[in-house]
Order: sequence, then structure tokens, then C-alpha cells
Amino acid sequence: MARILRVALPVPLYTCYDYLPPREAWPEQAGRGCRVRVPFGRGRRVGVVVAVTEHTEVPQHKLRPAQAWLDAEPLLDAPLMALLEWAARYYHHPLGEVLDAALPTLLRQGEPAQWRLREHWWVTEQGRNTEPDALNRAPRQAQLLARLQALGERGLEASELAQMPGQARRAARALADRGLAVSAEQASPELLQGEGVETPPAPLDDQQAVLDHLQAAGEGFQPILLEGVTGSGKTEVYLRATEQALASGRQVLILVPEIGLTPQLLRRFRRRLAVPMAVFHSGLNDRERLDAWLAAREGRARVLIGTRSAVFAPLPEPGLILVDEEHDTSFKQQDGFRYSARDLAVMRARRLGVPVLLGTATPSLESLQNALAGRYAHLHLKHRAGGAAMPSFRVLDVRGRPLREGLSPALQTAMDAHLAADGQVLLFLNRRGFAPTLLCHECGWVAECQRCDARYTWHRRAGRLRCHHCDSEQPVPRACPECGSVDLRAVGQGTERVEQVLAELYPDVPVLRIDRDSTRRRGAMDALLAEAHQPGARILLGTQMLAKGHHFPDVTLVGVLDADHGLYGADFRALERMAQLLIQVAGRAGRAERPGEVLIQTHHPEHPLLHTLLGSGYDAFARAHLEERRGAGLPPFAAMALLRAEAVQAGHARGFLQAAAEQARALAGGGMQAGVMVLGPVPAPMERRAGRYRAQLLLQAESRAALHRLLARWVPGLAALPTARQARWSLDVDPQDMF
DNA sequence: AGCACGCCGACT
DNA sequence: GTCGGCGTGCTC
Repeated sequence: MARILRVALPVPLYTCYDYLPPREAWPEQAGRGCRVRVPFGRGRRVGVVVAVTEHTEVPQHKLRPAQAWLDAEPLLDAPLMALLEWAARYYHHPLGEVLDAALPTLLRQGEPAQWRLREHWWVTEQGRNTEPDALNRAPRQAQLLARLQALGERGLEASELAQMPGQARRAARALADRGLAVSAEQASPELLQGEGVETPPAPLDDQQAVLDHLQAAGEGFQPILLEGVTGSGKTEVYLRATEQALASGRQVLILVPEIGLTPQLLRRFRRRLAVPMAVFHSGLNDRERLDAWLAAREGRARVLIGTRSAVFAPLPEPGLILVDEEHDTSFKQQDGFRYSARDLAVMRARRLGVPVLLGTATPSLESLQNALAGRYAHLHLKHRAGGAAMPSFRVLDVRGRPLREGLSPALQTAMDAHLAADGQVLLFLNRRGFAPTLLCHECGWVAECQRCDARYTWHRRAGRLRCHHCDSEQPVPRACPECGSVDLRAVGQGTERVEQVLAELYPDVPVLRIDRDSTRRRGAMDALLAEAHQPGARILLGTQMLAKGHHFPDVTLVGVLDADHGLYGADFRALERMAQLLIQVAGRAGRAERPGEVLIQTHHPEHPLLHTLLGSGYDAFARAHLEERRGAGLPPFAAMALLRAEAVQAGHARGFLQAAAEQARALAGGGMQAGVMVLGPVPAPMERRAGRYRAQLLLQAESRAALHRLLARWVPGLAALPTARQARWSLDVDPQDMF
């Protein structure tokens, strides 16, 4: 009855591999959830033990012993392992790769699950018995001694010395010289200690209602959609709910979108809560990520704030999960293991039996439908802080109007008025660069990317043509390569071009352009934001980046330069996205004494979205749009999965999908999976991208269960199709966009 | 995914 | 006569 280790390996295979235990002694606690180093093929891999069993289908001669235990006790606890196995099944993705996505890089590479060694300071025996007041000639030393005495065996991390007033490091060395303190290297995580200096304001009625709801719900699973406009105090609710969970000795996980929201939220949390916290986002290096992960796992971090992958952080004492801006698309991983961190957060909360709070001003239709169907509690924050009024919306019909680089006369008039009153103006244009098209006026030639079905964007300042879909760029031609004419013209507007015309129209007003190009340099974003918060008239001009997170209290006018693109997008989610964007952009503006005004330029002023959204608000729009989705049988009233494929050779992607489609249809037609439609394959909306031809196959079902039954029987066999090796392919369950 | 093994074109 | 193309088979 030899024991066998079943190991998930980071390879795109749907099978686990069985190994004999390492020859070394078996650590008492070792088992499922531990990493092992194993021989695999002619190399070595780090895998995770998913089961210890006594039976194997593998012939004895094939079994090789694992090389070594990398963890003496489970790195991933039972609930987390179970969640990851569930996720692998739900997304029909190999378990080894799912586990890989859940682990920090260093752990994937086999590093020990240990904190970095850091310099620490402690009191000595002599220091413990010395009255700090005895050092009255050296107040800094006295202060530090008192602190070290209070910390006792925990000690003080040297990096915290830097944050203390005065030359704390010198004081520490002086204490050491007196024999009162000593320093040494000790393994510890880098934790942010909350200051807890801010006194909480009294909660408003609707905020209190959310907290009461949480309290009444007790400790069980309780999904809540928390809908509140910008400035309605969602963060205050997060803070209070977090305090409640911390008070009962639990940890709190907070998921935030990718764009720089973290610093602001973190600042609020640190000012308010006097507990150790950790952050987890893409800006950290590998060591920092590992430390944060371990701090969560050891329970040292009581609050963990992180982006998408933080949903997999280990939490020994979970009490609450918060998802901020739950509608944000960055919660969906867009390659490899395409999970939705928001959906997994809800599933994790359910399995852990803890509440989960989904906060947003503009709920995703998925979450809204869950709320309307009674699966989630639906709570609202109605009041803007300080009684600020919601901004007023107005549609500017630009049909037939003379546009100056995309600015209508009516918008300019409004800008004049707001700037004259010392207000700030925010202009939103979701297109960076100078112009999206460079055109030869003589022959009609258009500069196009060689590797994509897309036009080059002219970046005038950089003097380059850049493709926004691959990384290619080239110098701007002096003359048309087709006819030799030098009359090359910019068609359409990007932020760079609008910036230029604004400088001409308003020579005395600073214009701040905020897009990926202007914020690429390190620190550039912070500098621009600091400048934006200066008093006095300013024009802020930017892309999507501007719509998220940052609030500009002095902005009184928001102009959306081009709403038309979002109104007729190819994707069935285009309208939902557009509505969310408009409300989010509008939310950047205004405060109590100066209600904001939002002007939306469009060639389609009669569009029903604009009518409903602006006339009756996001909720009315969302409910109406849900009914359209229901009528059309689209999500959230249908379940979808998208099989994408791409290949350098035209036809290879399509060929694979064709074969895959035949198998799917055979399965769907077999009666077992009635109600699953197999649509396609069709070319991707932009067929060629970065030199590859792309195509996709859509599976759509009325019932999630039926879809998943088919996927379970279909997906594992796809790799065995003869055409599978001619294309790169991936399955996207619950795709968020169709491109 | 890697990485082998294994059969057909242009090179020292 | 060999070096190397990528087809297909396997990894416990």
C-alpha cells in the first residue's frame, strides 16, 4: 500500500501525473496543497499535490519518484484548493495552469514559502530594564526605546525607522552603543501598518442600512450589490464593513480594478484602520508579491487590497470580500486562464460562507440581473456626500454643425462660460495620438499596418505611425508611397490633435492631456494629477484613463467629444459599456456648491440609449437594456463560451475551429445537450492582428448547465484534433468581449 | 508547452 | 554525403 502523489503540473494538459513520494522523509504535515519538485519528461517541474492516493492507473514501471517536497505543510489550504479545482472545471482550463495563476512567481519557481530577511531592532535585557526617561538628554532615543519596549519580541522593522520622525536610525545606533538595543536579520513580510488616525464620520442612513444588513446577515454567505453614484460614500461603507469584520477577528479581501485606484483607496484604509495591511498588484516586484501573499497566508495582514489575481490570495481567517467597481472589465483575465475575479470572488465567498459586497455606480447587467432575481441583495446609496447635486446632462446634436477638430460651437460656448467662472473642464476622447488616419489627398492611399487589419495612428509629436493593435511603428512618410504626392492629411481627431487646437483656442488656460502616451514616463501621471488639482481654470483632456478612479472636484463641465463610436459598436455589450463610461466620466465632476454639467456630442441625438440614460438614469437604462437582452436571448439570459484561434497561415485557425465545430455539433445534436447552439466559425472582427489570422467559434446556451455539460465532453478532446497544432487556441467561458 | 524522434531539401 | 525543416507523440 505504497502512497502515490497525484500532481498538477503547469502544462496545458488536462491530466494530472502520478509520482512515487520523494525518497526523503515524508514531513508529517505534507500532502495535498504542497508543492513538489518532480521529474517531467527530460526536465523538472514544480507541481502541486492534489491528492495522496494508493491507487493509480499508471503502470508501475512508468512511475518515477518525486524529487523533493518544497513545502512541509500545505501551501494552499483545503478551501483554496477546492476553489481552484472548481475554477479549473468551470473555465475548462488545465488545473496545473490554474494553480500556476494562483501562485506568486517565486513560489511557482520553487522558492521557499518564506519571508525575506529584514533588519529588525529589539530591546536588550538591559534596555528592557531601563526607564526611557533616564535618557532625558536624548529624547529621540528615549522615544525609540519606549517604542521598542512596547513591541517586545516582535521588534521593529528597520524600514519603519525611516518613517519615524527625526533621525531614528541614528537614535537606534546610539541605543545599540549603550547596549540597550540590538539589531539582526529576521524573516518578516513587508506590511503597511494602518495609522487609524481618522475619526469615522457618522454614517448616513443609507450607509447604515447596508451595515445593518451585513450585521443581520451574520457570518454566512451574503452577496450584496451595492449601487451608489460617485461621491455617495461607498468607500465609507467599505471601511465600516471592514471594521466590523476586523472586530470579529477576521481578514478582509478587497479587489480593485487595475488602473491606479489602489493608492487612493489604500490611503483611506490606512488612515482609518490601525491594522497591518498588504497590497497585491501588478506594480510589485516578485519578492514584494510573495511577501504580501505570505502575509495574507500567515494572517499577519488583516486587510489585503489587490487587483484581479488577489482573488486567489490565501486567507486563513476570511471574514468579508469586497469588489470595488464590480462592472470593471479588468476583473476578467484576457489571456491564458481567462477567469473573472469578480465571479470567483462571489464563488469564493459562497464556499467560505462569508459576505461579499459588489460596489459600483453602474452595475454590470450580470450583477444587476442577479440582484433583480433575488440572488443578491440590492442596496443603494442615494445621497452624494455633502448633498452635492448630480450633474445635469445635455446632448449636443452635432449634425451639420461646424466642428473645429471635433469641438462644436455649443461645446466651446459652454467651455468659455465655465472657464471664465474659474471652473475646470474635462474633455473625454477615447482615442490617443494625433489622428487615427493618415490619408493621401491625391490618390486616397491610407497608411495601414502591415500586420493588422487596421490603420496606423499618426503620432505627430513622436513623428511616428503607430499601430494600436500590435507593437509596430514606423516613421511618417514624407510623400505618398503610391503616387508620390506630399499632400498627406490627418483624418479624424486624437487627443494630441485636440490638445493642439485647445492651445490655440485657449492660449491662457493650461491644458493637461492624460492618456497612455502622456503618462508613460514614471511619475508623469502623479505630476499631471497634482497639476489638475491646482486651483484655477484648467482643461483636462484624456482617454478612458481619465474616466476611472480619480475625482476632480473643481471640474464643473464634462464634454464627451464623440459618443457615436460606443453607440453602434459591433459587440452586444457596446451599449452597456458606453452607458457605464458616460456615467463614470460624469462622476468625475462637480461637488456641493458647484453642480457639474455634462455635454455629450453625437450625430445620433435620438438614440434610445442617450434618451433613457440621460432622461431617467443608469438604472432605468440598465433595466430596459436587460429586457432587450432577454428578448434577444443574450447574456445574462444565456450562457456563452467562445473558442478563439489564431494562426500565421490564413485558414489554419478556421480549419481547426471547423473541426472543433463539427465535434461540438455532434455532441449538441446527440440529445444530451439540447439547447446549445454552435455558431460559426467566423473570422474575428479584426481578422488579422499582429500578423496572425484570427477566427472564433461561439457556443451559446439558454442554460449554463447544458453549456457546461457540452464543454466538459468537448474541450478535453480538442487538443487531439489533427488541426489543433496548426493554431493557437483558447477557450473563453463567459467572454466579456467578442474580439 | 517543451522536447524528443523521424523522414525529405540545400549545403560543407 | 550531412544539417535541419517541422509533423506527431509523449511526458507519471
